[in-house]
Amino acid sequence: MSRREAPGWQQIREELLRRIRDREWRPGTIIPTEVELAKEFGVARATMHRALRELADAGTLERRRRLGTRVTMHPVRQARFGIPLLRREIEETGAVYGYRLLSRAVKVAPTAVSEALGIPYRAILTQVRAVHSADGRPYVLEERWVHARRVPGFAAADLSVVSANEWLLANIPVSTGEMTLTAERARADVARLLDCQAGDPVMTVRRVTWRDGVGITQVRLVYAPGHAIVSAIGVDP
Amino acid sequence: MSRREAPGWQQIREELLRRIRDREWRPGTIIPTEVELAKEFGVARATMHRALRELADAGTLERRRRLGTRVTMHPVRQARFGIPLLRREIEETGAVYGYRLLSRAVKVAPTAVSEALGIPYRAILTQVRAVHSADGRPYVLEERWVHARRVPGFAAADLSVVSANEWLLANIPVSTGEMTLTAERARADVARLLDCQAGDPVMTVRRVTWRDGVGITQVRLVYAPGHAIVSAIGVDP
DNA sequence: CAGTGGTCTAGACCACAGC
DNA sequence: CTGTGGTCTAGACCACTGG
Repeated sequence: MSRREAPGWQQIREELLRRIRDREWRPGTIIPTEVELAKEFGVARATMHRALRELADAGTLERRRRLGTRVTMHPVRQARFGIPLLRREIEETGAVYGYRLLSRAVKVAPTAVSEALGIPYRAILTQVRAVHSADGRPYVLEERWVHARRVPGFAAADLSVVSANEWLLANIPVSTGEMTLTAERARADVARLLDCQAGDPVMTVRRVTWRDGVGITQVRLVYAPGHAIVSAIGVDP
Repeated sequence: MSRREAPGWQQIREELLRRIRDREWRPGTIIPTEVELAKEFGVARATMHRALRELADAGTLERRRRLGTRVTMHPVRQARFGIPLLRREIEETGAVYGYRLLSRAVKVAPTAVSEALGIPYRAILTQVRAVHSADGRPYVLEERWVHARRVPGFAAADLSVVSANEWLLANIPVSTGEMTLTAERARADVARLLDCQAGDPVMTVRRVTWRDGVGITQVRLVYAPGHAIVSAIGVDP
């Protein structure tokens, strides 16, 4: 074996996981304290703390002062997936990325959009529509609303070359948001842009992005039929 | 203000995030070393390390020995969502949960299933089909394949009362897996069970679960039309 | 080789929650 | 009050990697 040795706290975490998997420590039971486990494994308390904290962060253990550490009764498994640039998402499949700006306009935002972004009714926002393609075939339709006043530089951005998706990700380093996934029927205009039949089932993603507690942008991504979103489930990331 | 003080490493993380958001530290640039930052903030190196590691885990920073720490150029935002029991997922909407076992049989697994689980071609698995409902209306169709030999006790489990979903989650404490989301057209038999029209767009989730590197179960969940999957995007959780 | 982050230690004090 | 986990310190050594 030429495998390098994992750090101590990781080895300890694996051993603790094994005890849980093998039901030596059953869900709901209290396990020994940090000090006791540190002594058992012959490590400093900080090292044992690291292993236990990782498992607690993953939802496998629940820790409370005075009470101790218990194995979670009904662990909620976490699914995680990355949200790369659409360009990278496409290029990673080995295809050639293409991009076409359909329209850019300043309009009164629909109620649903202004509510999602937490801005006044009938606010004036920038709407951008574009199609991203893979090897020339339509991949996803991007329909975006941007609160341009809250995004310095956006008004001057040339979106015919760099997509709004890419520009925003590069210019808003840190943000939070919410994503909603639905299966919808392609409307006729969407079907035409995606080169599919009206009524085809299409994966639709709606993302709202916030920065410092205020809404910045909402985007609706309609993927061409057959698109799959893959995500890992697990304890480790 | 009666707000309790956050731990030091969290305050430091927020300040580092602020510098990134405000573009004092631009994407791609190298930031000061742990030792320098620890001195600047007047804390031990371990405390600064904790703050930096959290940001690196979130993908905001990239750290490499010798090279130092840089602000990630194109951060891949992470979306996370919990996978609760279907029963809890339904009850959290305020609806009354219902469950009906449709069939349970031992069969030769289709090729797609045995491949996904990494088991021999034409292996014998247990197939379970069930409908979960909310306030009496069909909510999701569960079509599951279980490698019963690898799940002690499953053969004796009574799935007419507790769903396979619930039984497995309670009896397999730790597992990993993969999830694939697609938008599909409801087949006629599915539409009948979900009380919708054939051809309706339905969110379809395929989950493969592994334990100790061997496949345990695959499930296909077909949600009734209109179902939305909501997920948080962010840097922290 | 040297400089950086990754890990570990031994010890300390604090925060919380049950008694 | 006591016992638990949460945080922090000062210091040490190791692992990786560019020069």
